[in-house]
Amino acid sequence: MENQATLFTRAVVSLVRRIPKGKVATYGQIARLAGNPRGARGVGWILHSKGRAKGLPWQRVINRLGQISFPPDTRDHAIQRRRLEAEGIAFDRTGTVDLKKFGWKKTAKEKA
DNA sequence: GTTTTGACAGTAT
DNA sequence: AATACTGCCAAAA
Repeated sequence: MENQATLFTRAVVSLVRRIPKGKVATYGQIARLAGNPRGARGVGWILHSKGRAKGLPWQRVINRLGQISFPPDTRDHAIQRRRLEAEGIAFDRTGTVDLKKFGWKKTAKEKA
């Protein structure tokens, strides 16, 4: 059987890929659905490392604060913000997204 | 093979 | 209520 760790990565990728347009999910949300409530970090690096290479919508995944983690000076940050805005995500003056409105809600109840 | 880093979250003080 | 420390997973050096 495959290593669970690999499954975790795959689970994260699958979940991120299932995030509907106009919605954003937090690392904790994904991590929990992936089966690792404490693996929020794991979600982050996967999206940046593998996710980017896989062409995943890592842009829809942000931290629990509703903000993009890396500094606004980074190019990826600008790209992500631009993409989210293009999908209908509203950013606050400080670059914060209202998770209460755009927070992905696992609509189909797809239990992990 | 071991050590350090990394796009966070949760709990404790 | 706010701040700090710890915990977790996986990958790269």
